[in-house]
Amino acid sequence: MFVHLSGAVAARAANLWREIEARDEDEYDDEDDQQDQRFGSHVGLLLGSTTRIIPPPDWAAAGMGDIIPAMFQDTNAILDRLNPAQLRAVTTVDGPVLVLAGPGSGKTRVITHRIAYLLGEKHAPASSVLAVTFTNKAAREMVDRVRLLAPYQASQLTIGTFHAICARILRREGAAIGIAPTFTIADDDDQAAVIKRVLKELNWDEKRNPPRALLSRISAAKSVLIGPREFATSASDYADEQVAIVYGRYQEALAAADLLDFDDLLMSLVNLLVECPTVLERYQQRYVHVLVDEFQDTNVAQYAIVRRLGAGHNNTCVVGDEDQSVYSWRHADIRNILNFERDFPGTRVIVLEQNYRSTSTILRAARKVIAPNRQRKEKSLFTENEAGERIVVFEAYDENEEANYVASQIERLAAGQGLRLSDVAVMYRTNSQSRVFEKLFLRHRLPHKVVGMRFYERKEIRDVLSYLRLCYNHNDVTSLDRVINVPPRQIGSKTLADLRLWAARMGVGVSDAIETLATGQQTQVPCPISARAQNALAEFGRTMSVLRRASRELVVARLLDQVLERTGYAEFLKDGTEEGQARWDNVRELLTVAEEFSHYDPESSLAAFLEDVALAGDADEYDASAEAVTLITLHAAKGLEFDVVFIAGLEEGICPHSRSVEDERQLEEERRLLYVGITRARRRLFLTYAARRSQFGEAGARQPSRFFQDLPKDLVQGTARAVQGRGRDWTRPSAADRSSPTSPVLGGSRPSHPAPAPALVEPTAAAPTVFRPGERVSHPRFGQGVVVSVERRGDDQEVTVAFPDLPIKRLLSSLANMKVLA
DNA sequence: AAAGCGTTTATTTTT
DNA sequence: TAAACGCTTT
Repeated sequence: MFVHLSGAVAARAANLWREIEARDEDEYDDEDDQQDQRFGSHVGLLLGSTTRIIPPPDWAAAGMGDIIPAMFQDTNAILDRLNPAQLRAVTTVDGPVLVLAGPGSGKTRVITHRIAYLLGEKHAPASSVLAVTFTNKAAREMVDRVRLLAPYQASQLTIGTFHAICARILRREGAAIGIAPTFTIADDDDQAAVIKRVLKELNWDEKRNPPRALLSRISAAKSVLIGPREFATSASDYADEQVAIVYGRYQEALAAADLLDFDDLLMSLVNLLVECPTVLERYQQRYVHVLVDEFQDTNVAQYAIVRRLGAGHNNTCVVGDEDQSVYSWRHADIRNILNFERDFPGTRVIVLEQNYRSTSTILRAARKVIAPNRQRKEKSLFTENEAGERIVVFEAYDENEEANYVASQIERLAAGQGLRLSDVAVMYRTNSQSRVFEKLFLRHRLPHKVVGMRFYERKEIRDVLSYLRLCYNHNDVTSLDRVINVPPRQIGSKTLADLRLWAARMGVGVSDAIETLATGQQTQVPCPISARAQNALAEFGRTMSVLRRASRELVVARLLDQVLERTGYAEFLKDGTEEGQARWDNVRELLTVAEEFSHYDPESSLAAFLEDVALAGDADEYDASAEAVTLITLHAAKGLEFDVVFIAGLEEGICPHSRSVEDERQLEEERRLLYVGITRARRRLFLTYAARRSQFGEAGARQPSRFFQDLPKDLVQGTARAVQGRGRDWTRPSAADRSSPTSPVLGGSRPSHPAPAPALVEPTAAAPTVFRPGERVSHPRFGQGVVVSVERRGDDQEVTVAFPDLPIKRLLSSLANMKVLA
């Protein structure tokens, strides 16, 4: 997520910083600070970037209250413009509360206003509030918005992701249960590397014991707080016994390397709270008010944390929507929502049912799509918004035509000028679908950005970070393995094997063994490594020891310089190829991240940097300000909203995904995924699918998604057969589908190539607001204007409007959201 | 030790 | 298609 600091957030932070620096620091007297002393050391914002941009105690000293206009501190502003349900959710602060928040119902608003209410009206010390989110982005947004409402105290809040909060507490208190304070966090790749090492040691075949499958079993166990020992005792069949063996070894390997994986962060915190009552008590006392966002996505371990921390004062408020639970494959457990009322006696349940986001057409469609799910609480979502346009369903000949159609539609809508590209998103089930959109958007010269190419998963970034991790935690053998021969240093697998053997014989870590070689110490155990390889290792060891020393003296950015220089990595990357250049550019970007990190808080440690980077997600990447179409998976789109949404690839096997069609529960999740996608749209929704699609290089016929059956026809426009057939079972191919692509249902012969997409021909009666020349209108962005002329565009209107001091605008009635003024 | 070549496999991925 | 992996050759 750190990258994202380089965007708008960074700019804003930099401004605040400058303003703060410009002020005197003599008004220091704050009571929050005293509060904090009382509660022991400061946790602060666990937000990574924001935390360190503004060191907590300085906020008050800096007189931030003067910077923010006084009106925001008014309690009225906090409770103003909330509907009755929202108001109850904000002001019910004694006792447990379960908020069921439908899409677009003002959930974030409720949470931020609740916090502001606690601080401003109930005079709760900020340090007594704990707010947990799932993404850094959500946490950051929360801080930003609370800051507007309660500028003084915002910095004293504990707001962060589950994992960030756990990591922070464990780093400080973990020693009590044997966790080194210098632990580093193992990501997916590290996990795989450790498992593979374990398999190798056991002499097990990777083919018969796929590391991914093993990891998934282990992760599932950790998610429900089953440790390796317990797993072994309860293993009931042979497969489980196998897993148990690997699980045990895996944990040992992690522990030896002072590594915690993501699941460990959660499970270890629970262990800590269970085994150390004094620690538990301290945190329970501190956190009087606990809030949890996206509660439907919590797993058992996270729920245990919430239960325990919240047990002190019993003011736990959770917000969620089981219809938007799309991470069960990551062990999120919807039952947490159901169990909440049971586990927190006296829970008040508040349902937010009014949708402020979408047209009633879109909301109706969404309700119909989600309705067949059995695992849900019945809700009655409603909206006072207008009906808006019908939903467009489009059948493309293949994935190229699909992307071409989407591009053309976006161009058409953008030409109407009411629509900015940043208000458009194209969503799909799998990341691989993005490729064809990128290709065609490039051809159309349509600006776009793909959310999800994970910056921190790139080889070069991981390599460089591994060097940093190795500086901080020299037991981190995963990182050592990664970089010991990158760039090539003549250290191959044989040398490494000998090195491990030798280290084991001496009873020391691999890094220590290298150190021994580097300093030329004599050893009791003879070294089985060739002189040449010994030299190579010694050289590497000396480099690392220099860097390790540097890591204690330099800020992260300067340390990075040293790493790139002294390891030869910079030179290694700059090999003259285009790819090398691209990789180097990525490293430069990481350097920029580090620069910002060091600049905003020179005191911040390498540990903090590594933690931020390890816990950084990449939905964070999403930058709403760029003038470009967003390409994004349905999963990553959760929590976002756009004026216009295209959901592509709605075919059997893709959505629902082929791996999900066997299982009823998984099918329900696919349905929720589509529901999430639909409810992202504010004004217009396009659903597309392809009759043929190439996947894995193989072309094949496709059937429209079964979910089309649940889409009421009167909400849809378009000729696509998915919405023409009556009660047809799409899961079974019809005679027509099996025939050639020129079958009549497809509307006669279709060119196989970039066909001009059939426009939205159906003139329908459902017209949006009708404008007439001479009328005075108001536009949300341009203000008041006068209609010059009007032209029909299918069932839409292109309205030419003159606004004072602005060039004449041509706007599409359906998009511009203009109102006629009396 | 490193480069080259055929084989295999293919969701989603808040952290 | 493409990337990741393991085996073979240089």
